[in-house]
Amino acid sequence: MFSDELGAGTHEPLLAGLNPEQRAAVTLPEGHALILAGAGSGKTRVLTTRIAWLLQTGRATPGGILAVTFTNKAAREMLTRLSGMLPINVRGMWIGTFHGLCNRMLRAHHKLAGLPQAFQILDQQDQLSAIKRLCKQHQVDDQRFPPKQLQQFIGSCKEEGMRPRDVPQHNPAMRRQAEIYQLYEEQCQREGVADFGELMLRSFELLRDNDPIRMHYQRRFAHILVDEFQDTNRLQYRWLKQLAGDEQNGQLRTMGSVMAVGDDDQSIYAFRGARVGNMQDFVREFDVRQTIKLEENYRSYSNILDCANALIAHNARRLGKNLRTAQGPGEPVRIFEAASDFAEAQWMVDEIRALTSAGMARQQIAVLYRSNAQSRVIESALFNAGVSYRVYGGLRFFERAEIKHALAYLRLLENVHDDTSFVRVVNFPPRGIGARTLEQLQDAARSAGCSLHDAAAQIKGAAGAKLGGFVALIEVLREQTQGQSLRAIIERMLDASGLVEHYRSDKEGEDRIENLHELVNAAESFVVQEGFGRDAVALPLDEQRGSGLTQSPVSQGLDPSQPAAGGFIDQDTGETLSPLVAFLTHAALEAGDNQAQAGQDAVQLMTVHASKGLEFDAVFIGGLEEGLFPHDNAMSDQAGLEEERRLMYVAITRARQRLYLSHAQTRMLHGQTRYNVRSRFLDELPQEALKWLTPQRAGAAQARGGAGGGFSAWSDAAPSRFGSKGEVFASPPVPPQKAQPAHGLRVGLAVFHTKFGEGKVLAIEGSGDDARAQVHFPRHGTKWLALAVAKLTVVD
DNA sequence: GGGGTTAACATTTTT
DNA sequence: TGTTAACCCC
Repeated sequence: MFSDELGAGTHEPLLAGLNPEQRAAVTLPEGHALILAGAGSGKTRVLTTRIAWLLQTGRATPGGILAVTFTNKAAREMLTRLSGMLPINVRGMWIGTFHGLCNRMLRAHHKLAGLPQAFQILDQQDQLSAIKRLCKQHQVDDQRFPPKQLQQFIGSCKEEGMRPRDVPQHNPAMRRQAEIYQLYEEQCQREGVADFGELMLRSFELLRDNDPIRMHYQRRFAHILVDEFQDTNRLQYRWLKQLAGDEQNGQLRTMGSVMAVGDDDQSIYAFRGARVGNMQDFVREFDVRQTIKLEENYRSYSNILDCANALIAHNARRLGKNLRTAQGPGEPVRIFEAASDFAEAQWMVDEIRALTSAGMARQQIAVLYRSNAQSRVIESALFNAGVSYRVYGGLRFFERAEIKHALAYLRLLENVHDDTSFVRVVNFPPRGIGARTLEQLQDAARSAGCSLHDAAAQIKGAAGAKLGGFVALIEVLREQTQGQSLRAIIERMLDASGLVEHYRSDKEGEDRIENLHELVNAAESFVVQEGFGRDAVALPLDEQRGSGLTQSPVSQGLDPSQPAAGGFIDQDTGETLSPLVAFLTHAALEAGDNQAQAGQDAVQLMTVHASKGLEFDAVFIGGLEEGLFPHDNAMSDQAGLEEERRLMYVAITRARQRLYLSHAQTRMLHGQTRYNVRSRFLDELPQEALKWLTPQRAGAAQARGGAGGGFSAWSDAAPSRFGSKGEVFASPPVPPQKAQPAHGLRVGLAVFHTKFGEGKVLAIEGSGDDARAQVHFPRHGTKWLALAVAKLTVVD
């Protein structure tokens, strides 16, 4: 099909427009390579062009490539661009998310992996409720072991590749947690479900423990490409190693080439297991000879890049990289100090209005913040000003309660032993099956060692009758929907379950009913798009031909020219997933769009984390205050602080033309007024690139050190509303100094206490008689002191 | 079983 | 301060 393209020079258009580094990365010879791709350096372009180039020049076949990303969005983007570059069918190619590809592998080898082919996937919510159910059943003390914590524990065990028996059992608490982990695993196994971590771990173990399978994939994937490598966790890295080759005498012997693309300066997911160290390990263990830095930035003016470069230079242990641009300096980066969070938001609104009236599109303007709580003030300021906006994050389509209920019914149709789903809908809509009945049922199920569904018959009396009714409902529905289309199944289910009926009587049920109908649409379009080569798609027959259905995976893998086998086909029996199971898998693996579509022409509000990978003409970053950004919880150690700085780096590099930074002297937090010092990050930026919109006072560094001085001008007054912008702040050459709080303390000051000795002020809350200060005393630890009572003197 | 009340908690989040 | 989940009573 694309053999025509192989003629000399025909790949030129592919490489046209690439800079030398990009071109070098795209055309690297065989061997492992690390591509350090700075923000805005055309990373995705390089990645996809590399794949296209490998295919076009005959260096690889579609089936011989594995490309892995973190998000469905990134995977989709790659597929779209790739099919735009080459006339190939990307369907069936192994391009997807880590979890999507693991899922595919597990479906294909489910017997060896010890799973039913139609296993269901638990998302976070499902996992938590499964754990809660388990804790109840085994009388786990939920004070000592809160379900959330157990979920976290199990998750991180799996990320580290640990099964219950591998958990170090130093103390009784650890032993107990390992026990619960073990019980949880047994429960999942019994119910035929797998959580996200399990997909990854099970797939890893499948490769590790089955030589033929591992070798099959090692031979098959001559080229492995990894996106956002800096965000891989330990298990994902080990999984990649299994696919790449075997270790012999501590030496990794690989068959194909691994290209890792990432940016250590943009690693912001340590809190969920991301390990920047994987980059260094990769270079060492894979003996990487080729490292290419993409430092040319096509996004931002140089003032913005100068800020980014200067800031990130404060981090130690970097691989080292400096962004550059051919563009001019552009506008200076503006910094604004507001009296309050309220005033900060108002300033943003005023600036946003100025930008839009100068012709900038609203959707090209983003307001970024460190924590979600910050959005509230900004939202109300925008709302009052009549500026349309859109907040990212929040509930996704498949996470909505009504959708989850509907999915639970569908899951039960597929597998009546799915107790998570059973519990979810056995009494929803209400059928008079209460907590007592459920408890009885769970006891019966446990002593009989069977599922809730099977135990239902054992319950006597009225409760038993009601349970019987539910079981019968599912049974009847199952028979009725046998062989039906996905659409028909869902419509039938919505009707028979009473879900729609239930919401009809609910005053807020209208939206929910609409969503339930939307579920039918989602299923429809899933069926239509089925076969896009992702997730659990049952491939049509013509795609199955030549995929080695009748061959063992080993022999099949010997021929690299074969097209990718649809991974949802049982490698032994050739059985494919039913559309229903495929759809349920799709729903779990891809929770759907993140935001309701509120008008296109809207300012974008999101956390810095959510902004990664995006770009905007104008970017506002608010709340640049010590304690908020960098966040208190992250400042205890160097690593935490450095991650905060990377986060700031990500935020800065989102901006194309204009960047606005702001902080507030006063901020409402948890219903109390906090006085915050401006973020150290602001003092790490190059002055030449900045324009302070408000007079600059002693920086955070001085304040923290307790040195020098001047008065800090706090506003204890109620936040004031500013009529037109700049009225209050732009003109006066002297800062508008308000009365200083009577206690005269500031965050960072050294103080002396008659009993605790010398200490340092960490935070101040409240005012007047209620004022309290958090002070750290080297000998007595950190204490909150009521300033009206405690006698503190400022130490020079 | 539902509705109201109260207590606890409040970084970041994809799959 | 605002939300959420647990809890208690009818």
